[in-house]
Amino acid sequence: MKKLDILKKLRSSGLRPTKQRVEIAKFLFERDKTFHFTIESLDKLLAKKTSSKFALATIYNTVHAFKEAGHLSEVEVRGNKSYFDTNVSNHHHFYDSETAELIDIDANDIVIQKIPKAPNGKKIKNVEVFINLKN
Amino acid sequence: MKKLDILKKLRSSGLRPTKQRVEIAKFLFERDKTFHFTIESLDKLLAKKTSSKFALATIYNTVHAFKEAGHLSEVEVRGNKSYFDTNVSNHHHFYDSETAELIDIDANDIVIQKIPKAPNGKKIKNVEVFINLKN
DNA sequence: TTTCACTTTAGAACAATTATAAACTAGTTT
DNA sequence: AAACTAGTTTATAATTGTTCTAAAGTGAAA
Repeated sequence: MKKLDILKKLRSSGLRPTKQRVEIAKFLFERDKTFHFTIESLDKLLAKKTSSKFALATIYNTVHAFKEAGHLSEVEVRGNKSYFDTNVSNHHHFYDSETAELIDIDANDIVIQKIPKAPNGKKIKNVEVFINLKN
Repeated sequence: MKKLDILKKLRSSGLRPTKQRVEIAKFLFERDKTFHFTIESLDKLLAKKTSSKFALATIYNTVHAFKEAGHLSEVEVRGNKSYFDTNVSNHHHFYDSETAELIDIDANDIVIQKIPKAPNGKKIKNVEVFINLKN
């Protein structure tokens, strides 16, 4: 993803392309593969890779803004920290609790044959499959 | 589940059956249906139902001890709080984010036809299906 | 270039959880 | 049954992840 696309992405989401947002967006979205992170890990990685230093609150603000805009998704992971994912399409995850690492599973690689219907007046919003790994 | 069984359950897990543990265990396990809770909700419910007042730390200690012993399971729910479940068999969940409520899905009510194999040297520990509900 | 709503920032505040250390107690030993 | 001891409970402090606040800064429109 090129810088121009990033500016477009931000503007089309109603997000003013500030220096911080552009740098964080470049870091997150200029990748071939899906990227999984927590705020803490992102903070550390940004501190290493970029010259500028962002306030922690800015990282929280930005990640939430990107999530609201649909550019990031949040993943269910047991524990206290929130995990985010640059893959916003419908998909699933392996989770390796040894390394606290998430691995994407393409939606097509899991086929569910039978599923219960939603309770009283509710609808199914989405189905997440979470596969815990062990050694 | 009778009181004697509860004493047995505790002792066989290497947990001394203290007054607090017995009361909390009775509250959690003397039920027909599965019970889902957070530490906060359990604390409130115990405060109402039982005459005695437990220290919050005791509730944390006890719930963790029961979880370690395999009498409770912890459920993946996005957000800051931990959810626990008295159903420790292999099963799945609906989650209603409107009410922050979990509903059990029997393992037999979900059939997965196709599943990817675990990555490099890892094995699958378990598969959790999480169905988010909307109105 | 001025203006102004939106952003960033440092630090305070908050919420969930874990750690601490003193008081207490179940169960064993005497 | 009294004493002992290791495990437990308790109130409180500490820690961790996250959100709030209010002052200073900045894109972009006029």
